[in-house]
Amino acid sequence: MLLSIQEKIRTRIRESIAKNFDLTLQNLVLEHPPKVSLGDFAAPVAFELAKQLKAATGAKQNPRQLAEKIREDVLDLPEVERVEVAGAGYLNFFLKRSDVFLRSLQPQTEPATPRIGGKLIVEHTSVNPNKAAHIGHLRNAVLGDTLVRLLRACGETVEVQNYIDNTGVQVADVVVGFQHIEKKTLDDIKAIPGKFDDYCWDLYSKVGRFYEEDKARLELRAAALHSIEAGTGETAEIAEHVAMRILQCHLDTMWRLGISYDVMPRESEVLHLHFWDAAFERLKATGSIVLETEGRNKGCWVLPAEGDEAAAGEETEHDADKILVRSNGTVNYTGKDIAYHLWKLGQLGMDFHYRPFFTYPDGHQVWISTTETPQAEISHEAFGNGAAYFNVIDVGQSYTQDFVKKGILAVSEESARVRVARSSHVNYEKVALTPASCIELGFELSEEDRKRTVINMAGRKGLGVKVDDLINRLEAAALKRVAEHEVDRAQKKPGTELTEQEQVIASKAIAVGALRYFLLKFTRNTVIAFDFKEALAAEGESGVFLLYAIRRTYAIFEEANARGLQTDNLAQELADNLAQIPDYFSGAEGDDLWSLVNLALRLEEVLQEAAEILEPARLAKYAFQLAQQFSAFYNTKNNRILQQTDPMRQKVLFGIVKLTQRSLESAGKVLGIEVPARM
RNA sequence: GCACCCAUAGCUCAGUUGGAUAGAGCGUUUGACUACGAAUCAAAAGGUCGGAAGUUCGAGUCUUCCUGGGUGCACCA
Repeated sequence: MLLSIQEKIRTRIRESIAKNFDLTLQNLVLEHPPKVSLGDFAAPVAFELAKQLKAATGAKQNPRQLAEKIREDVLDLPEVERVEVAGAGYLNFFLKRSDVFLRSLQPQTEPATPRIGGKLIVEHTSVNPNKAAHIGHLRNAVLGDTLVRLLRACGETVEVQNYIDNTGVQVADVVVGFQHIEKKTLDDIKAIPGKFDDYCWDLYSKVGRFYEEDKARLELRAAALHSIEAGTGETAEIAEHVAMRILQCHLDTMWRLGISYDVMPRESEVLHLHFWDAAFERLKATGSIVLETEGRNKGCWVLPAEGDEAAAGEETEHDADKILVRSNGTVNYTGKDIAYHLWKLGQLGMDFHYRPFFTYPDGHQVWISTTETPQAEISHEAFGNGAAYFNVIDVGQSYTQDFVKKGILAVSEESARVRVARSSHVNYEKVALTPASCIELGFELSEEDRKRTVINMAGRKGLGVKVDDLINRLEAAALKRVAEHEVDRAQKKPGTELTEQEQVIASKAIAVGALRYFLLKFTRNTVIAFDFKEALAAEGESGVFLLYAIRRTYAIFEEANARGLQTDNLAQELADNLAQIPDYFSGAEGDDLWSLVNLALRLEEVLQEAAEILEPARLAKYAFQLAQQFSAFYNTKNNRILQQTDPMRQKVLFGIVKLTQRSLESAGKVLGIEVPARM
């Protein structure tokens, strides 16, 4: 609702400037003043206008006078109470608080209108299916999943893809471990009980040492890789079993955090369904790639780097061109990724076959690619052919991703270029470990490492924090706290305490909230130095605080209900007494109340902004700020709702809590944070 | 060598297309529980925004240079 008011104000200002000064301003900034006592919106437009006028006429202008002039044209907006010129020339808008408050209390029905439109494809997680997922993988998944929720909250249609590299080196290494270290057959492997991803986590680090002891053993990897790519023989069968079983482990782990997928294209199908061959022909036909006839890349097909002509012929340590096809004729990762992305944007003219892979507890089904044509028609939605893609991949891949985008752009039809243009690589920094965390994990650190502030995780060494382990620890900590609380509850309000099973469910929600918020509060380009103490913290800027605030809004209505107070018809009751409401929003106390309402109503704006810059942290910070402001409200003596003596003021306060609750809950939902039954 | 990212309070981080007095959390100090549950709140101390120059009415934010960290640049994926 604030958004539409802002739009009206902008339009009025533009009209005024056009009328009075015959100018159009590109960017019309409308910001929130530091305090509500300075207004709800501030336009620093007069400063910019003065600059433009000076440039046009040469005459120096006083911003305050210009602001006064514009002010006269924006006074009569229905939602605006008054407009003031402040400071050196700010135009400050004050809303009609009680009107806006009442209108906001009405149930919101209109869905958000998508800004991009069409089907957007978000790819995230894409973990190598060869060992348990660690906290770094989780940052990817949580960022991606939150982005999906964010775009959907903004009215977009989103398809979630999880790309499975089931034919790569990482899977091959684990297969080598099974076959050559443990001497296991496929049946032996199938019989391994317990958590298979944990088993492979340990095995994978053994393989790393196995190669180090004797470099000649690397040939075992090459041989395994070859069989896996060909897709025949026991080695390939083991690889298939390992990859799909680990994939299921990953899906289970991610589901614990509310993360799910729609479709999982596999690298094996990109190869066997000849996606690359089609892409290759297109790249050659458009002259986008060249076959090197001499130099270090002799015999390779390369995608030339930009502005490379000057350096052509010079042999440097690093060649800027990107190889897509090796001199032995095989395609590498970048090439396969170009083919995959052409499919994503509906530019390949081919499709995978699909089979259902897994049905989530909520009934949602995730599909996986397959080479075989299904015997019977299995109906599923059409996958791929998106209007844009967003790839959540760590920043280390920026260089390759640039080439992928360049490749697709080169062969896309003119009409499809806009799809490529608005697509992007959503990059983020890694999760590293603090030296203290490494020690806690039982790893010996060298002198050098001890001095570093962060230490990179290393799957090959088995150095990392496994997601399931971390969730388990968080759940245990939360359960302990909840159980203590319920003992207290049983004494104070007998008969209302949670059962043991309910306590477990509540703890799970708390753990998920804590973990997701921890990963989302950092902006994407910040390296997270993972620290157990910080991640397990249930105080301060944490998901627990956020949940606690929402829980408090619930408690207020529950208690009101228990005392027989009606709160279901607030909007109508307040509307009937409209004349009295302005009193409650005036004065210093009224400013405080209004600033909470004002902040709660900004959710819509924050959602849009976060989606625009693809930055979930923006929303996380907002949610925390709102929770914090609500807590301050809650702890103010005069605001103790159930003790109010003035029934109208009580209704106003209930309304404020309702609005805050609505925004906090919505923000929480987008962040993937569910409210537990009790804390 | 080339490219990209980062540098803000003791620590970990925000800082809205350049805007009003640079904000949080943790830590430190001092207070507040006799039921809208303190996983909380109130308050204090703590900053030449890495350095220098520039653009601007206005710079933590933009430009250039410098210093100090991190990452990428494989016929790996």
